[in-house]
Parts: sequence; structure tokens; C-alpha cells
Amino acid sequence: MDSKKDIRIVDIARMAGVSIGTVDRVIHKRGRVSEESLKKVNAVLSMVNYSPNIFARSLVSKKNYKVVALIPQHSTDDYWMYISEGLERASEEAKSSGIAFERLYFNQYDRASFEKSIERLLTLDVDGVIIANFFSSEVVRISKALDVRNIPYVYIDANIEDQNPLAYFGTHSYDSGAVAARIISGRIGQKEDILIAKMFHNSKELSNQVLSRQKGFLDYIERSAFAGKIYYADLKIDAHIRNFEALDKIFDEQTGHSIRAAITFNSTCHVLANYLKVRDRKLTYLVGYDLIEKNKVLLKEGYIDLLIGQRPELQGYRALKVITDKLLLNLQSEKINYMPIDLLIKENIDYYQNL
Amino acid sequence: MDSKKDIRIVDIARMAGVSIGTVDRVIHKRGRVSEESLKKVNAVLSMVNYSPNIFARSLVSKKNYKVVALIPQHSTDDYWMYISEGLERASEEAKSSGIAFERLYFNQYDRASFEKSIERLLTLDVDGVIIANFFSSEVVRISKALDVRNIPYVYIDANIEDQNPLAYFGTHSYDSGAVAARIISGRIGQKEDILIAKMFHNSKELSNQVLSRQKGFLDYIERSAFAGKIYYADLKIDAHIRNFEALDKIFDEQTGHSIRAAITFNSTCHVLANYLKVRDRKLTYLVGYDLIEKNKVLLKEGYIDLLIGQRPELQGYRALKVITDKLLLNLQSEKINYMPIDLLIKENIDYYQNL
DNA sequence: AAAAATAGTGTGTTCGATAACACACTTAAA
DNA sequence: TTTAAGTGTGTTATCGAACACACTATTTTT
Repeated sequence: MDSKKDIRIVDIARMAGVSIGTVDRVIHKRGRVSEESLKKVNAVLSMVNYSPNIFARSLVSKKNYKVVALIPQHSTDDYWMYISEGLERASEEAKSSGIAFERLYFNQYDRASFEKSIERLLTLDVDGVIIANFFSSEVVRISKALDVRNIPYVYIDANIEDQNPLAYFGTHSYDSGAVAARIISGRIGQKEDILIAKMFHNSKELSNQVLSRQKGFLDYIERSAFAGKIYYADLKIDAHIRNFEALDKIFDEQTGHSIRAAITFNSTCHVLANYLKVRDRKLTYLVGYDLIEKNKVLLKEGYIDLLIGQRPELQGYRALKVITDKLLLNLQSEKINYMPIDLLIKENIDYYQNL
Repeated sequence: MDSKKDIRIVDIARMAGVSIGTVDRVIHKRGRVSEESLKKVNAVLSMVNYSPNIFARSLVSKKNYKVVALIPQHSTDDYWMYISEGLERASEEAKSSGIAFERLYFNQYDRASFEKSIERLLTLDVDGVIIANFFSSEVVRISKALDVRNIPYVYIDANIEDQNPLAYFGTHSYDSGAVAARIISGRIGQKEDILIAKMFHNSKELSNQVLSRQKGFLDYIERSAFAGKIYYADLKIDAHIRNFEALDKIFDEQTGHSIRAAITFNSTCHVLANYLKVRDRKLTYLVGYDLIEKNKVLLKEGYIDLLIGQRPELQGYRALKVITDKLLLNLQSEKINYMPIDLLIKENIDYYQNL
């Protein structure tokens, strides 16, 4: 265990009776080694537990790796901004080891823009790729291309079976929906009602992430003793007036309802919370996702009761970390990595750490 | 921002018009530098942003630091074991940089044993210390001794004002009590009762940690609309039969009670949960602290409803990390560091990550 | 006045891995 | 037979920081 006894290349060379140049060629598979030398060196290598001194290596190595992340365009205070922050932090740490990190943005609602990013990526000379998995068939395509070139890649957000990413980082959306359901059903009566607010972006379909959370939620509710009704509000991003009308309609006109809890399965809980704040309506329990600033403020003010966090920064950080560990140290990692499902309320949000 | 443009000692030497040896002497304050050279080098140093290449440094440096942690003896599956794991992990990472890490154990219920550990510590030639802050006046004493010797130290678990630790890592016990209160009071009726189980260790007093959690809990309850009663159960560690009797007494003999929720403010929630399991009594909500195995099992089985976690591993990890960052890179860090207050239920415990 | 100590400075070596380079051979083509 | 290309091997400069050491110039001690 003594770190001073670490075996060096020169030790191996001596043991094998060859020069350090030969050992180096064997280790790095650079060829130009005779059968005989190869055998001798490999024999020694299989005996001893050699791992290169990373300090010496990084010192000399002028090797520059380029890692590219394919992520959706995002605004500030957005789930993807937090992922991006995690990437940034990992990138800072790896910079001194010769890792250049770059982002390629695409429009998450436009498949064509994703394809364009892929094309661009393939023209770049990259050594590692992080892919936000929005368009599965395209991701499969690029994965195969990367497999051929032997370039490691990592998926974030969603996984795809039967591919060979170095790792996958994401959240277990289904179970996080179940978590929300468990908590809400503990807070309201069995015959009270629940409102699910769906936020649409330019009338496109909901993301898999959101659908999966909702499924986990509904499945749990179904199995439970819940006997109330579930109402749905279809909201549109940035359609302030229209959204208020839609919500008014549900709360005013739906006769006989007793909505006591509400949930949104994406980060737009603040829209609903803001509606309740403005209209001065009280619910027993309002649940949302993602610790974006707008949500945090409303949580602290008491208009949101629970936020479910998924550590986007950690996701980004670890995604890049896995690639740099692979490139620099040839380390393996866990294949499937789910982020924690964090529960944040007014009283513990100040202690939250996203990394 | 370009990592290749990092300034080296030779650059500084050239800029100052002296040799690298002189720059080195200035940087390391090793003396033997003329007024004139000193001024020239310092002028350059204040212009540029020099930070040594850690790879080159670690490669050449045979400097060995010794860091010692003063922590209480603990069994497996104990809060302090998890802190210890965090320390271990940080120690592994730092080993290759010449950091030797060692633990000194004391009996957390015996002041004299702590004093003895301090004495031992002072005989060792250490470069950094981590102190589990159990006995304040003794900790103040050793802190002053370390200040004199200019040895950095970090507090964990509890802080002391007016001292100069490099950093403090701990949990905000009071607020975590409030978190528990908020959640429990949301789950039971205003006139239902709460049981607080206190677990004593060899009839000694409760720890500050536990008292502070309880205070946070009670203060919140007081301010809330809660109108039920609070019962207390005084339990003794390992006194199985006696504990059952005490609990039987509360649940059976206290007439007219309606205890629906219970809480323990230390990691022994499993004792209470096990009692409820064996006696087949149902509560609406049982809350405990610390993600030790016994608690986790009972949470998954549904006998515990909520566990509050404080990331002991992270605490240990970061405590040592702060010291190694100081010793190796002379980095500063945040002074006061509270760990997150994690809320774990059956549905999200599988995704918990303690680091 | 000579010898010894000290201040101030620069040079050279070390750490371990890497890869360019030099050199000795072999084989194939001209 | 000469030339060119290719193979296998060992030697060596390099990365940047650290520090031992050698050297000169000055001061202090005998």
C-alpha cells in the first residue's frame, strides 16, 4: 500500500531486460516491437500492477483532447443551464490536463437542428462526446458513427438500450413521479382532487421526461386508496392571459370539485404558483420540479410546498468527468447512473447543494 | 483562459531579469535574496497570476504531509462510520500527493479520553488536523496550541465561535428539527399527539446535536397551530426489554392519547420502528435521523416514513479536502459549511448518494 | 593580511512518462 | 551492387517545480 513502492516504467524495463522505449511502445501499442520483446514485457506487466504516474504523464503530455457536449439551447434559469454549469465546473478542473471542452447547441423542439449539430460534430476532430438524448433515432446513428471511430460518448437526460455509451446519467423520472404521488397523497384527503398542470411549448408534445414522471405519478395514485378526481390544465408557455383563463375555468367553473393539491411535471411550477398567488387561492399542497430561481422564490414565499430536484449540475459534472477519466486515466465507471431525487421544502432549501 | 499560456517560473524569472533560482527563493520565502531582486520579482508576481503547475510540483516533491483526524470511536453502521468513510475517500485521493492520513479515536462520552487524544496529537508531528468537536473547552485549548504552531485545523460536527479553524463542516441541527416538525405537522391532525423518543447512552446527557434538533422541532411546533400533546419516551441504548416496557406504558397506559406521529432525534429510530413492528402498532408518521443500514431497512419496509440525512460522508470528505487543498495548493475555502438536509422516503432512498 | 564565514545568484539534476531521434540491421527494389 | 525502405532497439531531451550545489562578491573573524 506504500505509495513510494509504485512501479515505474524503468522498473518494468529492467525486469523485462529491455529498454524503457520498448516498454513504452508496448504499453501504448505503438508497434515496432519484436515478438520476443513483446512477450517479455507483457509477462512482466501481467505480474506487476503498473499504473502510470499521472503527474509525470500530465506534465510531459502535450496531448490535447477535445470533448464536445451536444445540448439544447437554453435560457438562464433553466434546467439545462444548470447542467451546463456542471459541465463547466468539470471542464475547469480538467483544463490543466489538456482537455478542451466545447458545447454544440441544438433546438430541442426541432429534429432537423439536432441533425445539423450531429453533422457539425462529425466534422470536428473530437475525442469524447456528451449527448443530450432528445432524438433517439438520431442519437443511435451518431452513436454508431462514434463506435466506429472508437470515440467515447456519454448520454445524459435519457438512455437508449442496446447502445454502448461509456455511461448514462439521468434521473429516474418514473420513480420521481411516484415520490411526488406518495407525498401528495399523504397530504390530502382520499376524496380530494388533484390538478395536473401541463405546460406546452409551442404546442409541441410533452417531453418523455415529463410523460414518464406523470406516468409514475398516476400509477402510484391508481394503486393507492386515492378516490378523488384528477383535473388537467393545458397551459402554454408565455401565454399568460390564456393560462389564467384556463386555470380560472378549472377552479371556478368546474362545479363540485375540491382541488387541494396540484403538480407540474416540469420546471414551470412557478406559473401555477404565481396564478395561485395572484388569485389568492390556497391549496394544501403544490408540487413542482427543478430548483430554478423562480421556483425557489415561490417555495420560500410559501406558494410552492415542495420542489423535486434532480441535481442537473451533478449530472453535467459527472458526465464530463467520466469522459476525462476515461481519456486521461483510462478509468471505467458505472454504466447507468441515476441522480438522487431531492425533496426541497421551505425549511431545507437554504442548505441545498447541487453538486 | 488558454491553459497553454500558464505562467511558469522561468517566465517570471525572465520578466524580472533574474534566475529561476531567485524566483523560487522568493516564492518559497527561503531568503537569500537581495532587496533589489526581491522587489523586481514581487513586482512581476503582483502583475501576473502565477499558480504552480501541480503536476510538476507533485512529481518532484517528496514532501510528506501528515493529517490527523480526532474522531470518536464508533461501531459499524454508525453516523461516525460514514464520516470516516468520507475521510477515507478523500485520503485515497490525496495519497499520491504525499498526504498521509491517520485517525485518533476517543470516547465521545468521556472527556478524559478526549484530553488524552489531544496530548497524543501534540506529540505527533502533524501538518493538519480535523477535530470532531465534542468537548468545547478542550477543543479551544488545542485550537490555540495549533494556532501557535501555525497548523491548519478543521472542525466537524459542531462549531465554536471566536476560534480560527480553516473551516467548519456540520449540519444545521436546529433547522433540521424544524424541517421534521414542518413535515410531521402536515401529516397529522392539529389535535393529534406526537411522541419524542429520547435514546440515552449509559444514562449520560443527550448530545448538543440532538438537543438542538429537538429545540428546532419544538419551536416550530410551538409557532404552528399544533394543539396536541407531546409525549416523551426515555429509552436506553441496548436495554431492549426496558425500552419495550417504557413504550408499552406510553402507548397502553396513557389514557386518552392519540399519538399519530413519533420522532427520534438521533440515529436510533430503528429501535422505535422495531417496537412498532413487533407490537403491530400503526402510526401515521415516524421520522428518524441518519441513513444507517438498520434505518434504511425499516424505511423500505414501511415502518419508518421519513429519514433525515445529513451527508456524513460528504462532511468527512470535504473536511479533509479543505486541508489538503490548503497544504498542497494553499487554497482558501468557505469558513462555515452546512450540509444539506436530505429527506428520504421509501420511494427515493434507492437513488440517494451520500457524496 | 590571510582565512573563514556569509550573502546573493545561477546552474544542474531530479522526479516519471513520453516520444523524437539515432543507430544498427534486415529486406526489397533499382 | 547500390540504394531505398522498413524494423527493432536504446538514448535522450522535454515538461515545470524544487532544491542541492557551486561560484562570486562581500563581510567578518582570526
